[in-house]
Amino acid sequence: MIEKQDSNTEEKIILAAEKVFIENGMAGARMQQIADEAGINKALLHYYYRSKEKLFEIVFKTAIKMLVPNLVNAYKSGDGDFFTRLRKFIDSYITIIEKNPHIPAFVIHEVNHRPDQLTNMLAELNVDISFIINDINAAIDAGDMRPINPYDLMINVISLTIFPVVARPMITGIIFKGDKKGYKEFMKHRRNVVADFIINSIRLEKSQQ
Amino acid sequence: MIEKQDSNTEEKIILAAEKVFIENGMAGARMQQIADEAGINKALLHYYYRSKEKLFEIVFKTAIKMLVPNLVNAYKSGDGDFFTRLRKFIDSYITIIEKNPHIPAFVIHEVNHRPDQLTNMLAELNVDISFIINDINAAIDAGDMRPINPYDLMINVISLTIFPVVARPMITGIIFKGDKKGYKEFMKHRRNVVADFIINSIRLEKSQQ
DNA sequence: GTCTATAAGGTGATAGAC
DNA sequence: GTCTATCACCTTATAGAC
Repeated sequence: MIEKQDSNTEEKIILAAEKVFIENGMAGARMQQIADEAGINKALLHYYYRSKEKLFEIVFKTAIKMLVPNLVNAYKSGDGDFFTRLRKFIDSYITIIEKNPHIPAFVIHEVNHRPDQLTNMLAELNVDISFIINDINAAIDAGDMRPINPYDLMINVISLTIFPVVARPMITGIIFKGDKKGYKEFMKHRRNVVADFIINSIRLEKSQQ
Repeated sequence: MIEKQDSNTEEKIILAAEKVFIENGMAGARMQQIADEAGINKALLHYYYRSKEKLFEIVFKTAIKMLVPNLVNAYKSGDGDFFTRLRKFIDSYITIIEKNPHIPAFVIHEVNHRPDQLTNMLAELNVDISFIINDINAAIDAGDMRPINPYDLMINVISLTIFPVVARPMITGIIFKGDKKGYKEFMKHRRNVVADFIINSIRLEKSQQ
């Protein structure tokens, strides 16, 4: 159960499915392409996972788990004062997103397409963000941060972190006129820029660093 | 050329195509569905627009034009000092995005799927953002704003504006546990929250309002 | 478990009547 | 211009040999 055979067929299929689904979405993905990617026959996909729909569900859940629990864990793992932890979180989460840059767009697209089905799946994950909310409220109560709705702060942080990665081709096209290197250079500096931008907005001067 | 007959077939097709493509993406859209939506026959789609691909291109360009020039115009139309105009811009742009909430996700999905083809299309639009960049630099030079890379500020504003709309079902599912009303209430307050968040981050105290 | 062959239904596109 | 009928191809899924 714990050991992983690398040329295990089930595993190969899942890896191939992740690649193909995340690149093309459910509607654009082809079972043949997944089979080719896995180096096996199309019939084997159905032997192991019965239908395209079942395979998609597995990939979708994996994608969600890469986004959400990582977010919570990246936050919880930090130590130091609130702003130190926030800065650490932003850095960790940008790293995670940049390693899997297509996952947010994939999830957004699928979940917009069948919101009722997938929104329920998300709700059932029952992600516990109370730790983050309480932490924000504590920093406000301690007078370190100006009052702000914790949900707003959370969503601002996530927006500033994920959106520029999701919108990479648009930013490259519109702002950098197609220059991919320009975008890349730009993103290198974002980690600190995002953290500074947020902290400048919310920190109260009481205990200047 | 200027007059518009409302039950003009060409127009009906385009409106139907916009709805179907933006909802389902290129790969998920069906010509039959577009025909049904337009209340006409499938063959007529090909009579007027030859292929699915041609129809998609038209819809995609319309979508881009709804996002980008609106952004520039919303910015240019404001008056008053920099922060007044910024606040006005954020309000206008959120209004535009909320009226067409599926367009950003549609564009992001398609452009991620065939980045080379569509990134070039974006670059060819040759959107002129120099006005915005210069305006930001002027505010920094005047000492009203702390120094920040104008591109960073632009992308931060756009991220905070668009992302929460694009990620509506995710936010509803994960943060509001499926409660759609919770999301809606939340978004009502975002306009001022976003503007305050940004302005708190960048404004220098020199000329307190 | 893995393959080939094929079924069953869908999809974009066209031909041709009106 | 608009329709029905149909083609040619593609896609998921299964049957059955090995």
